[in-house]
Amino acid sequence: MATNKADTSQGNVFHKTRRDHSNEIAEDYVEAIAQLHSEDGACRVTRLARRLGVSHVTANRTVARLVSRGLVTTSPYQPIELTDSGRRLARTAKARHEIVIDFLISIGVPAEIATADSEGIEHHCSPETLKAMKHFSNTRNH
Amino acid sequence: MATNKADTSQGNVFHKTRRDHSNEIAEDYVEAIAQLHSEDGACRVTRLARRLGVSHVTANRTVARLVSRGLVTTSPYQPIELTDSGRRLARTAKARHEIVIDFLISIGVPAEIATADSEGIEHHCSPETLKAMKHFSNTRNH
DNA sequence: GTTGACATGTAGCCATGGCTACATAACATG
DNA sequence: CATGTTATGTAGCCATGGCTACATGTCAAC
Repeated sequence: MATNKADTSQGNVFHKTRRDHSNEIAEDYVEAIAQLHSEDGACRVTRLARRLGVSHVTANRTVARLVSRGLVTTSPYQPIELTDSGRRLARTAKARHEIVIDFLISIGVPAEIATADSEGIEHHCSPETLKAMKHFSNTRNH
Repeated sequence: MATNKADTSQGNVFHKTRRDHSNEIAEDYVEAIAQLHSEDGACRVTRLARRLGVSHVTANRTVARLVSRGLVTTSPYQPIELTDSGRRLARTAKARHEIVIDFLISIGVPAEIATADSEGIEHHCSPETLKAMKHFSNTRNH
């Protein structure tokens, strides 16, 4: 198993990028679910699909995977509910998301673009990077 | 077709994240290929696979896709060559990559972590964000 | 209580990115 | 030049994230 030791020499860039792609998706989903919950009081699949820009089928199937990961619960024709664990994940994803947006804005990226870019960036920030970002926005924004 | 208009209202985050995942991979590959070329004078599949932390099979198949995108050329048992277009892509990817690393370092992220995070982040930075980063590192680093 | 609109679910397709296992080519080196 | 190691290639599997098309459930409003 795992003959996949990555090249550890100098140029060893890449491969963290590819790992955990599905976690990113999971985070996007729970974050969106939490959002819709607070906006609408409940999260319906169709609404979620629209929010995420995917078909309801995709949303449905992905949600099923979230169920098997213990992040949400569903029952047929009922709204999607977050589990405690899902709620926790949503909270941290949201927090991270906000740190990134605020940070980008504070270095001069237009708000709309900051919002867009943050989506992609947020999943790839280590705690250290987030810390640096937070610190920077704080000292800058006052 | 394309009933996939994403929710355009306030909360419309996500979905750019998911788009173009394969372009990220393509960029990682051409960047690595260019790297190996300048390190070793040629890029062999096995070396590439090790560098990217994937099996040689995966590397091989992905390279085949790059061929069909006109980014590289191959012939059996021969080193992988970049096309002009591939070289161009590698150059811009590398430039972007460096901007991000320098930037992260300049906001106080430890170099090693900056290198790791930059891999993931670089693919999600709009030109505006890159500009802001470049500007920031420049004014800061002197 | 039908009916029609909208929400949800199911079947089944595709491409991508990953893998193992096996087969073959290339190349040193004895 | 035989032989073994390493590099490549091929076959075929899996999971994920996308889709369309179709089927069914829900529910309001007539």
